[in-house]
Amino acid sequence: MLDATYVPFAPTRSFPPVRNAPRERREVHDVGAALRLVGESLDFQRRVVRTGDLIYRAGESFDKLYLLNSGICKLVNLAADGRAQVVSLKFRGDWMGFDGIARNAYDCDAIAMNTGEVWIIRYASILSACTDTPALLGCLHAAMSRAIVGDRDSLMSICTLAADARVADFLRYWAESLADRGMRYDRISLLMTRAEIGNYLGLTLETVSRSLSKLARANLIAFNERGRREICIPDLGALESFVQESTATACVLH
Amino acid sequence: MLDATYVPFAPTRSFPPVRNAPRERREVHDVGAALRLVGESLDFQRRVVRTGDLIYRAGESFDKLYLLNSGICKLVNLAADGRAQVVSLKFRGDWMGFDGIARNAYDCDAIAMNTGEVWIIRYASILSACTDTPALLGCLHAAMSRAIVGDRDSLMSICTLAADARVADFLRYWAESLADRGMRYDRISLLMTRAEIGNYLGLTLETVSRSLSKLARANLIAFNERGRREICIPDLGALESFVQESTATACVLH
DNA sequence: CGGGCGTTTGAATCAAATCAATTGGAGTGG
DNA sequence: CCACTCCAATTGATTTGATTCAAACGCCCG
Repeated sequence: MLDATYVPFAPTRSFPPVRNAPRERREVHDVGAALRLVGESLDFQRRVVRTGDLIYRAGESFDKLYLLNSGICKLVNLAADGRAQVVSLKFRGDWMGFDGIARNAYDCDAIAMNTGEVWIIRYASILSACTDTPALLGCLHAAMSRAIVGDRDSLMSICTLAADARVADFLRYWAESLADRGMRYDRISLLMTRAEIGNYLGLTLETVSRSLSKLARANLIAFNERGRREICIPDLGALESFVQESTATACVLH
Repeated sequence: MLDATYVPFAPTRSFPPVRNAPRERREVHDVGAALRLVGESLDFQRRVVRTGDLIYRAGESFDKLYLLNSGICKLVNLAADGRAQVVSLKFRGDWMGFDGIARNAYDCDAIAMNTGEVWIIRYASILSACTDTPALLGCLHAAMSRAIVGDRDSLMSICTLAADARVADFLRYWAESLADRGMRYDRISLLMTRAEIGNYLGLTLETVSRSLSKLARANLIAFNERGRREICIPDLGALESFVQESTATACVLH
């Protein structure tokens, strides 16, 4: 892990030492409004998906975008040698398929982790609708921008956090994603095996399991009766500050 | 490091075992054509930047995008506690500032690593020009899409590769970025300290140094006379296959 | 010429991976 | 209903790869 006092990045020219104050990271983005806008101004097809359903596949030729109306999906990148990695998680209001635009073919698999509904929208029809409804273009660009920022944030977590904090940050992210959409987040169902979580976080399944146990021992989370896939987060703020602190000092759980 | 035989991701429903064949990962994107299109259809301001110059800063209010006409830039993400991380590298033809669209404020710093020229384009004027020139919108979306795919690829490298391979993959990426733009790539100048490279790759500076030494010992790279910031890549293919192999078997350098 | 920084290299330490054994549910079939 | 299998998850022991600590070198620049 990179130590907190270790700030290797040294710009050739120096800037004022106190940069921007802790930025407000929470989304101020109204998911419902965006879905309403799309619903009113676009033609699309609805598809109900269930756990494990493939929404699109890497390599398939691109011509549609997918807007998740409910449920949770994962994007899985496949390397040439067959290794798979979960690279992104998508919640209600998130778009999928942007990765296909550049090369005219999707770059990863999109898989439902849940029962849910995706809206299937032809890219061409979005573009033409945007000329009439400029707000739609704004909505689309904002979604792409959020995808970029989100990917960078996970990169940053993975590069700078120790295992325990990484797992904690993953739970925080999941809970906040639910909270942003007005869903209850104190009691969440992970929908992923330890192996998948580890894969997403760059850890082994054993390390994920150990970290979860440690977090539970520290009362930052609690396991539900029946099934250790469901966890309770009694105090999201405490989880957040654990992540924050572990960037500053070594982890002192147990 | 995750072992290659370790494929933890297990979809609930199974798909055909042999997925897409090794996808063609090289860009098929004509940087020159895109720059020409923008140059002809948009008003913009040119700015010559030098090493260390700040192009935009996290938190600044968003209203411009930046198109890099020459030189190399880095995007640096700043956490609340002051830790900085290089999250992305930008080459000729790449856009910067997409991260600002969602929240109306940039999310990271953009800093020149080189003498170069950026084109400064008001976002509003891009949008209005897109109605007249649809190709421009396609170009913009393709650029955002490439940013998303690129970020995911680096996430994947960092999560699945051991230190030596990560450094090798970084050099491969740099060289290919130059090659895609028609620049010579057998002899590249890194423009970053070991500390910065490590920061970007989630490694310490010592580990980066050791990995570079190992790669040199294996003749996959060579240091130039005068200065260890300049390296030669005698055979880019060999470097690529080293990265490939190291995903499959343990690294057996020296 | 001397100071400061970036780099290299070695030795010791540590965190996470690996190896291994066990538990606990979910589902199946006798 | 219980025995059985199968797979996810937990936990412990050990190994290993990367970090940390430390020292020395080389280069640029004043």
